[in-house]
Amino acid sequence: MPKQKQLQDIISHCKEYGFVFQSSEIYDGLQAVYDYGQMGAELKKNIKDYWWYSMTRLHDNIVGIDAAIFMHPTVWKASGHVDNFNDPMIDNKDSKKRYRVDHLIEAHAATLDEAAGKELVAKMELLLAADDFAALKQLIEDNKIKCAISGTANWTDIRQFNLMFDTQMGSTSTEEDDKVYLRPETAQGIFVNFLNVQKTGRMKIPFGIAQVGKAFRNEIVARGFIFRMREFEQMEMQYFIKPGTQKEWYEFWKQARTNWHKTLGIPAEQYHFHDHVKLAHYADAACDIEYNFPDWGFKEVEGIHSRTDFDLGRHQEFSKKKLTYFDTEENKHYVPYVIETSIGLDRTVMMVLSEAYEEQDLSTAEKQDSRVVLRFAPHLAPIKLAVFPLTKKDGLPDVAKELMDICRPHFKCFYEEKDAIGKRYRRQDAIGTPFCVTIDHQTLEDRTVTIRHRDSMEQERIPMDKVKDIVLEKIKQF
RNA sequence: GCGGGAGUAGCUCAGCUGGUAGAGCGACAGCCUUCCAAGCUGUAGGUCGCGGGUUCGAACCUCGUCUCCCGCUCCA
Repeated sequence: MPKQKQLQDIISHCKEYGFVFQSSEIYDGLQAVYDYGQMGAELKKNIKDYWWYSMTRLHDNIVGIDAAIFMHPTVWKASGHVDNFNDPMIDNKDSKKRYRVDHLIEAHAATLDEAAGKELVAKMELLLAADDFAALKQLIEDNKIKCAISGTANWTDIRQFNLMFDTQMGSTSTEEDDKVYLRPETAQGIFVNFLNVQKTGRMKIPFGIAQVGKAFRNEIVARGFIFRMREFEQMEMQYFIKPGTQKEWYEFWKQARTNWHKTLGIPAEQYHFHDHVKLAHYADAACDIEYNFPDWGFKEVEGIHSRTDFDLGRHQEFSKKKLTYFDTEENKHYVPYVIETSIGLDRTVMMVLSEAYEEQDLSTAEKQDSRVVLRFAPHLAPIKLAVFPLTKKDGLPDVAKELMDICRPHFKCFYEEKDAIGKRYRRQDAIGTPFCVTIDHQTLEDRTVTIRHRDSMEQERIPMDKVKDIVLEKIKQF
């Protein structure tokens, strides 16, 4: 019987076997920043490649791009990130409730008579424009504005939370105008290149643009291992469609993404769909694909959004460049609608790790025994094949190395001759290697080897010449 | 951000009323050669998260700080 999974055990395992380390650990780490180790990097890359090929190879009408992390500052005005994430906030210390300062003051102004209310709002707007937070707090205190929940006026200082990291472009510059942001999402890199790709790729609607890349969010509270990091990687695909067809395409991608998730080797009951009732400003439909994480329950891994023409429309407005498509069937120009699929790569890594992790009790009447095994889908496993000579004598290592030479160019292999064979198997279980091949004395006679399967722990004897093709067949993605 | 818990070897942890660190597993080298871990011999690895204070003396008391986990909050 597998033991109940605990997040803490999985995190320890990730550290112990080189999947995930805390960033800058020797300096006490950096909050909510993590590094992938030798195993984690392979796992992550396998997931990334699998997504990329699922999008760009299996769909003739989806192409991939790789946009820069830095973008023109106006991009973030057009996207709404600057306006929506720069509001000064204030917390009530008693109720712990956080308010947007402008909302708090406006709500209070509404309770005053008209002239006084207008005067208060006017004062507030002057101070907001000047970013004078101390005076704003004074204004709140002078007006004896209270928290609706606690009824007290016990406020923290006003703070400005900015989701976006910024830096200066140009080494000597300190001008506000030269501020550039580290992108908080990858989607905008696709939208601003919409026309470039459509024209140069001669793309016809409907078509998609896929991208994998880093994004950065200066979260106020970032926690939860690699689930919510300040620097993270997204895999996004924006699908450009004819206005009016968004319902069908939304359903299509919902289904397509669900099917993709099933091929990760995760059972359907571990997933939930969560349809958004309250929609973001750009969306006319949205849902999350949620995975049942240990300890946490269902949490979002992927979002599918029907974004209408909001993004292209805004970029058209801000850039004053036409971002329309000429539809030869309809014989007219229009701004395409967009269906977005956006999946967190790090969250997917965590999901795959969580699902794969299993502590098994293998005890028999005679002896206690257990193992930790990562039951990765073979195409995602960091190492596909381990090759073991049963002993390091009698020329067995030479034959094993011969097999290594045959397999090495095709998939990631691992060779080991140290320790008892059982111990070597268990070490591979712990990093999720699906196949182990052992060269024994019979191999010297008839060129057969045993292949041992990770999940069943069963072995079969096969010709050594077939190992490569058997493993290739099992790790085939499509 | 608030509240709670925690940080000692790669991992899990012990360490009494303060007397300058231990175990198990793991790792490494060798023996054994055996198809499912814990057999034998040996080795390495810790200024006890970091910094200050109290003390003759701090892993232990105290203050600060960093990091992680849980709950709330937040979450395009």
